[in-house]
Amino acid sequence: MASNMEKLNDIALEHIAQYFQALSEPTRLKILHSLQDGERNVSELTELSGCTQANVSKHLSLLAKIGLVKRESRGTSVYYNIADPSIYTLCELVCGQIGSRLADEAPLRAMLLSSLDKFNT
Amino acid sequence: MASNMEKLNDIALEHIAQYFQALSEPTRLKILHSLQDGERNVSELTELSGCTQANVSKHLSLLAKIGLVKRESRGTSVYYNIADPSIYTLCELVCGQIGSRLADEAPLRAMLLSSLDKFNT
DNA sequence: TGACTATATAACTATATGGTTATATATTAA
DNA sequence: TTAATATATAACCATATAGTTATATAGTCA
Repeated sequence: MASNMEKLNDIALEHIAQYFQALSEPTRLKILHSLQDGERNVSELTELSGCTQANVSKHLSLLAKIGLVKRESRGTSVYYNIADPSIYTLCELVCGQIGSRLADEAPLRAMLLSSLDKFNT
Repeated sequence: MASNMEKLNDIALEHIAQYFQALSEPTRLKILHSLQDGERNVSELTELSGCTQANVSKHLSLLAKIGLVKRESRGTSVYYNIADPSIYTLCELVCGQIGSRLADEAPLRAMLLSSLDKFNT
C-alpha cells in the first residue's frame, strides 16, 4: 500500500512540475498576460508578444496541453482563452515575493535602477 | 520612458519565470517537501529523495540561488532550510487545480486508478 | 599532519527546450 | 477549383537541463 501511495505521489509531482514548467518561460507569461482580459487570436498574440507566429503557436500548443488555455476555431482564426484563471493568483503571489525581495536586496535593486538609468540617455 | 517600463517588465518576467522554473522539477519538489517540517542536512535529503548526493547538492545549489532555501554550515554537515514558505501555498494551489482536474477528467482518473490496481497484485 | 566524513563542483552525456525558417494544413470567398 | 489568409507543424540549431561518475573542497579529530 505504501508503494501505491508513493507511486501516486510521483505522478502527482510530475503533474505539479509540469504545471510550474508551463509558467517558467517569459514568452509564455507574456502570452498569458495578454489573455488576462479576454480571448485573443494567434495573430493578436503574435503582435503583442513580439515573437514569430510559429513560436507563439508552439507555446500556445504547450499551454493548451497542460490545460492552462483553451483553443476555439472561428472562421480562419483560432482564438485562445484562459482555462485556468488561478495562474494569475500564482503570478501575483510570486510577484509579491520577488517584490519584497527587491526591497530587501539593495545590490539587486541598484542593478535594476542602473538598468533604468541606461535608458535615460 | 515606455521603453524603460518595458525593459523593467522583461526583467520582472525573467525573475518570475526563474521562480517557477525552480519549482518545475519533481526532484526539487521532493526536496522542498522534505524541508517543510524543518531543516535537514544534505545526507538526509539524499536518503529521502532517492537520488545521488551529487544530484541533490546540485539541485540545492539552484534552490539557494533563486532564494527558496538557505544554507547553513554546521560542523562537517551543511543544513538547508526553507527561506520562502510561500512556495507551499503555491503548491497547494496547484494541487487543488490538478486535483479538481482529475475529478473532471475520467480518462486520466481511470489511468491513475489502474496504476493503483497494478500494485494490488 | 593524516585520515575520515560530508558536501560541492567538474566533466561528461542524453535529452529537452526555445527560437527559427519553411511549409503543410485549415478555412473562406470568388 | 483557385487564391488568399491564418495557423500548426516539421526540421533544424544552439543552448539549457537533469543525472552520472570522479574528485576537489571543507570541517573535524587523533
